[in-house]
Amino acid sequence: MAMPKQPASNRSPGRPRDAGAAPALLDAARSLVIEHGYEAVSTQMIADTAGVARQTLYRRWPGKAELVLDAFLQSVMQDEAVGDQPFEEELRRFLQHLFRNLRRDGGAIRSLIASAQRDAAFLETFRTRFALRRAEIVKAILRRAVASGELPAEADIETATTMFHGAFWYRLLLGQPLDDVFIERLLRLLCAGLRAEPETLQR
Amino acid sequence: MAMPKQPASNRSPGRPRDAGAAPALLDAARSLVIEHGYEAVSTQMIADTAGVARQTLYRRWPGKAELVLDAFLQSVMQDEAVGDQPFEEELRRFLQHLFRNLRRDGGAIRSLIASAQRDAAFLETFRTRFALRRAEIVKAILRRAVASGELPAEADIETATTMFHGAFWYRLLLGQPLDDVFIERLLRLLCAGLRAEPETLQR
DNA sequence: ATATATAGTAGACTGCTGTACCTTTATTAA
DNA sequence: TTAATAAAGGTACAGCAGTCTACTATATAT
Repeated sequence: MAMPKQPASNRSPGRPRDAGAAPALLDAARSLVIEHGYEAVSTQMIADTAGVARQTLYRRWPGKAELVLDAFLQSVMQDEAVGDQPFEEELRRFLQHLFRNLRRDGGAIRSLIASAQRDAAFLETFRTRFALRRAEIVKAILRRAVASGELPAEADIETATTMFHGAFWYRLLLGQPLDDVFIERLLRLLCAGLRAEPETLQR
Repeated sequence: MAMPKQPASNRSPGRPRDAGAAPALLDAARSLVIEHGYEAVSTQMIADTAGVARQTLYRRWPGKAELVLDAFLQSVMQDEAVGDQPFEEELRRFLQHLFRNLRRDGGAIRSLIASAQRDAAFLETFRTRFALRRAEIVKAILRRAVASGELPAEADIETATTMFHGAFWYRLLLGQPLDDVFIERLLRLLCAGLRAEPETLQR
């Protein structure tokens, strides 16, 4: 179906993989899941749409969850830029961008989180390729705030990042709205805690 | 298998339900899931262990998730007592008790959260029968802290509760440890935010 | 050319959830 | 006693993910 006719000296023997299959599967998975939802899309549908046998999918990914994760990773990982605004504004922009993306991809993300609960190997993949990388963006914003003196040196960045992500995961997983009101209330409480943290525990 | 021989005037006609089937299914579901994990336990295994046909399970619950939720609801809902300690201590005890329970039930809870992502009807059940009731306990502790003057009247209880639960959901779902260190760091940051909240936004 | 190795397609297979159906059993109503 | 009703058990079914196998196609190595 493709033409991998490169002379290619140092390659293993055997028929080479069709270079078009993976992109076709990723595209098919992404658009089908966006249109019908993760549960309503079968691997057979994805393979048919990509014009490929189902086995070809399983030769490239361990399962449906890994394929769909790859299919959505790009679009979810594009708001990584850390600007030079005050950290609270940086966090606000992070959430605004994220929540806009989640209106389209939220259903897929929820299903991937669900898949990670039922498959330990996929949990590890999801954790390292998605969750930890997302968390790192927020940690970078907070570390920069500490370096610039916006936050005290003792600020607990690790826990703040967990609370930050946990808060909207919780609302996402319970089907509660992720809107601007929530952003402001979350930022207000979290930033108050981060700024006040050192002189705490006095009572 | 039982003997529901009550004369029972006002009852609908037809064979009465076996009163022992539901408890037997709940017991079987709970112990099997604790022993083997949610995914490894099939409805057939549960029914066999309960000494009942699989169809009898589906006559009482819409599906596996609802049954297992009922099977674990009791043990997870028993730390509701609100004492009269300072609110931070109340929250600490809440988390300590919860994390102890989660060492046994955490796998089941994770699978139930996962099921709720794939089944809108079960999400609603899980939300109202589990998540909102758990959240209400924490809200009650915080409301009491406001009433007693421990926290300012403007404290954002709703958002604090979301961050509180979100934080350990996040760690639970990512397979990260839920230990005493995490409890102290979570409480410190959250309580600092709640106490400092009113005079925030000054910068 | 020939052997070897691997990808591709197609279909069968297992075990799962949830549903449908059939027959038997226990109860109420007439 | 008989009819109606609904639960119980058991089997079959559809649709799914993931595995396996047989056969074909395409590359490298000799």
